[in-house]
Amino acid sequence: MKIATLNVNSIRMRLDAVLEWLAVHEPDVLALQETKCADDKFPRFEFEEMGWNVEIYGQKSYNGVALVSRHSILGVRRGFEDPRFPEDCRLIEASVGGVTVVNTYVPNGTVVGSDKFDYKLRWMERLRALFASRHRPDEPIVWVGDMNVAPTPDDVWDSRRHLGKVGHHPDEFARLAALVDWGFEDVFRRFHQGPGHYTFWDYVIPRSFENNLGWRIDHVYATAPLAVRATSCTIDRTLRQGEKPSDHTAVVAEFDV
DNA sequence: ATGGTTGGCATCCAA
Repeated sequence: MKIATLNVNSIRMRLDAVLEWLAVHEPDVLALQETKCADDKFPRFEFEEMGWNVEIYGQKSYNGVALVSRHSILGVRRGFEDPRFPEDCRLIEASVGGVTVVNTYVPNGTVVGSDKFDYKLRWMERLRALFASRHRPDEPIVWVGDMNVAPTPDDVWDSRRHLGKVGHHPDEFARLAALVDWGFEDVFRRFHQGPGHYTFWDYVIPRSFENNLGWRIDHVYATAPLAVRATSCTIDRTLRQGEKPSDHTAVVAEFDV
């Protein structure tokens, strides 16, 4: 089973690139983040006419996640389903081919110490509680998405410059570690070590992609029964090279299931 | 020390 994740930064801007990528790579599941449109504006028909099933959870302007598959997408759940908290569209879960896929767009956090940073930490804590309440770590679960955290010094182009800033802060490391400790393995790091393997290059930094000034913030995590069956995990930089690219590119993992 | 870009939508917010 091949599972991919991509922060598209607007599905309407990236529709042609995504459909072409799907045709070439034929993943069993593609998880999208930052679709940036309400559900009635999502180009659902364009996917369906190419033979892809789509499950979406979107809102106007911001956030938005989706799952794309050739297979039936079963048991879809959207968000935390917790009326105590206002919901934004950052989480969608479903079962595809016997594997539970959880797709998240973790809040960016904006600036350390801000309300949005606090929201990010709380959001990650709520996600940990969601896994504990809905699932067990001996189930085959793959958790993918834009986690907005570069968890080790090798995961950002200048760790000393960014340590303590948003995306590379000890409070974020702790929240991510709590999620991983529940029962996940970082599938990419099963296959690749060291610095320079990035999935996001900031538009704001001139020639960030050409100079590989990036971050590894898009991750594929799997529970043990799936992780031991992983056969590859790669970053496909081609999507970041084209005309009008997203600022992220795709991560693709394959499992012998 | 600081700025640089992009997308959606409304003339700014979020990233």
